[in-house]
Amino acid sequence: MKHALDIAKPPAVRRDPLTRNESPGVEIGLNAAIVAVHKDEPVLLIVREDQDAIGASDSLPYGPFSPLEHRTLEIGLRAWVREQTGIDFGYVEQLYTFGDRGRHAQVDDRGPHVVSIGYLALTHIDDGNDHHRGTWRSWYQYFPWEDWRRGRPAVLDDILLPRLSAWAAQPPLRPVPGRPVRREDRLRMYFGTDGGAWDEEKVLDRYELLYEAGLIDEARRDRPELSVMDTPIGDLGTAMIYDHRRILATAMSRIRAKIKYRPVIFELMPPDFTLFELQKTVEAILGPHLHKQNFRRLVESAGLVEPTGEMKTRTGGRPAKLFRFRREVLLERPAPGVRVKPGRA
Amino acid sequence: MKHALDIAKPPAVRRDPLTRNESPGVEIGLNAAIVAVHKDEPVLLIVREDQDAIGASDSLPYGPFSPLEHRTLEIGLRAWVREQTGIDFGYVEQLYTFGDRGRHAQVDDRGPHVVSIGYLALTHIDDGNDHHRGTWRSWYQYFPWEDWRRGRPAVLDDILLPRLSAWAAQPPLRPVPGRPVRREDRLRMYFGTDGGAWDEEKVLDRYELLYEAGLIDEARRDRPELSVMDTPIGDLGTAMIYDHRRILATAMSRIRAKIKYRPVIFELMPPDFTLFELQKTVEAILGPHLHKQNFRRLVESAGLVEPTGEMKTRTGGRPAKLFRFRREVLLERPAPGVRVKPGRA
DNA sequence: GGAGCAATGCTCTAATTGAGCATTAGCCGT
DNA sequence: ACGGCTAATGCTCAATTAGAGCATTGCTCC
Repeated sequence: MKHALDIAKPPAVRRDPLTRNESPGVEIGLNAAIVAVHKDEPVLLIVREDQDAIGASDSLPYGPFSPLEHRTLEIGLRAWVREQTGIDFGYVEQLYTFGDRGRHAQVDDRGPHVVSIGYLALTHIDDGNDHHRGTWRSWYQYFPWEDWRRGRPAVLDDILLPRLSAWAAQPPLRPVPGRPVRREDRLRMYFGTDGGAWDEEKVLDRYELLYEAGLIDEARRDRPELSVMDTPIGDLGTAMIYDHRRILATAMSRIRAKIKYRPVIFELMPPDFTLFELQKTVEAILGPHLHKQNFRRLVESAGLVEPTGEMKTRTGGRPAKLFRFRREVLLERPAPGVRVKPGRA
Repeated sequence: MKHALDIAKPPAVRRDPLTRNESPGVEIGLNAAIVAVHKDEPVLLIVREDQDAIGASDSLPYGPFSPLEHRTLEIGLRAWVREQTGIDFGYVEQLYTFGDRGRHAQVDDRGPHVVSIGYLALTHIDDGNDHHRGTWRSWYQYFPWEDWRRGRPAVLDDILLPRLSAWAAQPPLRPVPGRPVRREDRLRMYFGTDGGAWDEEKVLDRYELLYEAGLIDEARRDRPELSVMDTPIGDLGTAMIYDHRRILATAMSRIRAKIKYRPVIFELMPPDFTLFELQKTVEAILGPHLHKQNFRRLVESAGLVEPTGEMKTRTGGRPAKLFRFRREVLLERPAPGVRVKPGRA
């Protein structure tokens, strides 16, 4: 296993920036999509800002990373969230680092370039602990086309798909490097047109396609030339500052995928819950498509929960057993999770 | 869905660094784990450096991100790799952004703090295209305990597990915040001790545990106080500079997981291949545990490949049909991949 | 020409998954 | 106190999928 020139003294390798022109430097932004489920609604912790150019004023909690102060990125993130909202969340995971020029509403080149690191945090709202700043809002407010709880959302057929079809019919502005995927095919993959399936995990892909097609307010902010074709578009969700809606889309994709192979759903639950409450929470995240009896069989046989011995009576029907998360499952199985399939109801 | 104080004029939100002490700034390092499979061996593109403090001299291709020059992180990454190795890879995905102080071999506080973004790139080595700088090395050189191709690796029982057990028997140095997981339990989850299963995807978890236990050279570099108990440890793999071995561990975890639900394995294959060659490549990445007939049934029935019509004769046995990747499968199924289970042979 | 070695085709069984039926047990209004 | 309502819960059944193994075929090499 030895290839190429295994040189004793390798050729000098450059590491200094390829051009040296006193760059204005890079700043790292830490951004948290903090998710909870409250009364069967998936909600997100929002901080209000002053309006920016397109009128967007909603933002995730965020702030710059300053390494002297915080030993790790995550510690910095928690500090900013506490500072801005008063919240201490438990579970957190890194999502993605975005560095595209122009997606951070910086059309001019003054000021440092901002690279955004997005995080997903999960928490539970009890009725007691919401003494904090910031507002909980449904995540579907920002992504109405992802809301399939009352069937196929009307905005898809009324607004999005007609416009996307028109966009797909046009050739790309410039040739795409590499192996190009036809616009029609991307529509099919992500929006399920033409016999394709709707995959609830592809939230980010759909958002990026809408951005590219110029249907998202943030795209018009970042590429003002798009505003020329500025016919009113209708309600395509509330815009957010910077690339925060992209981070939220990443968060939604991640949690919808992860629920299926890691027991993260329990981060959103109170300590004790009924199986139906658990199912409602899963459905709030994924969309409603679970067979109740099978869900219960799945969760119980996977050893994810154990009965507390208590019952909950005010269910509206027969009293339900209360369960708690069985943490030991983490030790027993490599990938425990609510293995629901994207199938129907 | 309205909580807390939905203030008309929100309280001022701080965004400036919490302390203002003229930080030395942050630099972003772009690092690429470039993986191929050559003669059934998973290999990695390595660049040699001058030795650092612990004698580590192997590194991934890397360089700083300079936003003025490169519009996106990925463009910057490709430029550095081309510059240092002459390679243009196709597929690439971002892995993770590491920002811990001290893991980048910066015990002193001079110089900028480096935040490393790791990437996984996949490519194929034909016999023609290896006219480049850099060396391909087996990834098992850096992770001998991950090499189960000839059965359970001896280094596990001979060296790692005895030392890890001793470590697990000690209490943690300082209490861990949050919900602590017992060291024994972590060993069980990640190393399959005491009846637990070995999960080939948990490469990063194992590396981090070994690092924490001080068994990895890089840990001794970063925390010199560990070197006190500096009994010779034996071959725990070649060290790398900075946090590059951590990035490689992340890459191995990612590709071992991703192969199962996305057709990324084909990025490692030549255009035409036999099903057994495909199987060998999957096994190079995952470890050998596939039932041949079932593998073939799986791959064919999933529509991942189509016959080219050609045959390959010099197989050592009966001639084999040649196949190619069916790209259309991407349009047909939401998550196509080689859905192999972690089961036995 | 026969042995050796993979490739390939099939079968069988055990698990898992998807759906639906039936029964049970509190709550509520009368 | 009672019947109706709503869920919770227990089971059954068929369809699919996954895990293993047997049998045959068709080149290459001695």
